[in-house]
Amino acid sequence: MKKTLCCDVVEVHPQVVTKLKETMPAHVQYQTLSELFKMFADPTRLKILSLLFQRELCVCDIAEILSMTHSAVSHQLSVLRQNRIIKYRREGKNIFYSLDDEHIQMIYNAGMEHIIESLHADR
Amino acid sequence: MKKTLCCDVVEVHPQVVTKLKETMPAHVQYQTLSELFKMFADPTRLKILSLLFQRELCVCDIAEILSMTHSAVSHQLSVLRQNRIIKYRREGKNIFYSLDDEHIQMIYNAGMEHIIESLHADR
DNA sequence: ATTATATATGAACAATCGTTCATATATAAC
DNA sequence: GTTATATATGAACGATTGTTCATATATAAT
Repeated sequence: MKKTLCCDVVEVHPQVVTKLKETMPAHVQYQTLSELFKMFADPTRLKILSLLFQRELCVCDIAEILSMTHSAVSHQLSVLRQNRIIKYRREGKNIFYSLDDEHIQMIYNAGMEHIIESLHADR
Repeated sequence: MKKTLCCDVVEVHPQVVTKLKETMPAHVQYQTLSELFKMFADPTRLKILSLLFQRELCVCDIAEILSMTHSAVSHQLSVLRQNRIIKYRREGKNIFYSLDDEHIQMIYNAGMEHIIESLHADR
């Protein structure tokens, strides 16, 4: 059994290509998944998430801690909210943000483990 | 004990803000982590990774399966390679790509679980 | 009512990203 | 050597993204 599907059209193994093509999830699923990971692909949003892992916070707490404008923080929270990463509750003038579900921290941790291990491997 | 750091400067709890600021990892760590997640933030790269979970493959196999140009695939492989997501070995004319370490599939799976569970929650 | 505070949002901008096209390199076969 | 095949790479392009500025909404206090 050949290990490659190979590159010259004449020698392609059509059944292997076909099988891999057929067993692939639909494009929309990759699209959805990429949009989820996009939420983690920005240092500011990662900082916000890592704060929310510890406690619920309102916009201006986060702005103060990260030394950012309220507007910039609010925009990022809006993006995270629209992608169901975080949820919020209003309490008078304040709106408190917190994580929407526990998968978020799992994804974050899996990524963090990878970069920590990479650092060690570098030496 | 108040639940919020609050928003009016006069009422801020400086010690909580200071504590959260101090316990935060350095910016460069969030930068590195965001660059890792950026690799997963594109549907084409996710497709390529999901193929490499199953077997090592060369450029034109992937191009054939995904119905993409060799160039487009090669560029994405180059990005993944430079970010140590995948490795390669040459065998004659062909270059075979495979995953560099097992964390990659963990991150992918954690993300996939999230979107699958989200779908169920939608009903 | 008015004023102040907390947050949200729209528009504009520079920066980054993914793809395409054209070209270059590297191995294999002749 | 030449030719063919597999892959890589540089430049250019349009698309997307994150931030900033200005403005709007919503609640609370007066």
